[in-house]
Amino acid sequence: MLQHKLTQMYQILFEHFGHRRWWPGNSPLEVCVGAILTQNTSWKNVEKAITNLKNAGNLKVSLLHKISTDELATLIKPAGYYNIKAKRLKNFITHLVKRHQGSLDSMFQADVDELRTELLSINGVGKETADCIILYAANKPIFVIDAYTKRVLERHGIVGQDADYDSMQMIFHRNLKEDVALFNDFHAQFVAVGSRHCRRNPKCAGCPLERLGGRGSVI
DNA sequence: GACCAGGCACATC
DNA sequence: GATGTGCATGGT
Repeated sequence: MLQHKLTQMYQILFEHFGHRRWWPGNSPLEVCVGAILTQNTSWKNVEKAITNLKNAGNLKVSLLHKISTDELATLIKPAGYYNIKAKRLKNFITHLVKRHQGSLDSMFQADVDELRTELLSINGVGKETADCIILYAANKPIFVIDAYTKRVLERHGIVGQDADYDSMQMIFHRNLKEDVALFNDFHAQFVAVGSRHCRRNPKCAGCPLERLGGRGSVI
């Protein structure tokens, strides 16, 4: 039942938006940096911060390791929360250098569960950030739950308002085949529909998922 | 000028 | 264990 609904949901989104080819980052390191910078922040602001890092030639592990936290904070300013995020980026890079000689490939050798536990041990990396890194940088199968995903699930009556991260993630893991490409594109579709139709649009007008009987067609 | 955005850690009860 | 709060810029 749920399996059918999720499949139907994905098909509608796929037909509407096409393949999303996500995440919007050119390298695994850029995905990791973006995942931390986008915490509670719109992607447009993150893009500016990443552009600053690139222009300063700092989007490399060795340089991110060398740069001071204050300098880093200045470069990522447009992403907001720049002091806390500079510390979080530093925590991530320091961990990577100490444990894996700065090699993401080395860190990504671990299986999904080990990698997730390791990422969650880094101060500043929570569940969503860890899962983004696992799925979009390490290309391992884990479903990312974010604000958009939660909103869509809520509006389609699949979960209640108080649903937590783990329970929502379990819905996808139990009802979809474990497939990196599917998890990657499905979550990207949620972001596509969420950023275009959910934001400041509680009645979901014009949303391709109206066909499924979400709030837009119910209220 | 208020409100929101692809969270997270920490304090307090 | 649940709830509240600080972190901050840029777009609507």
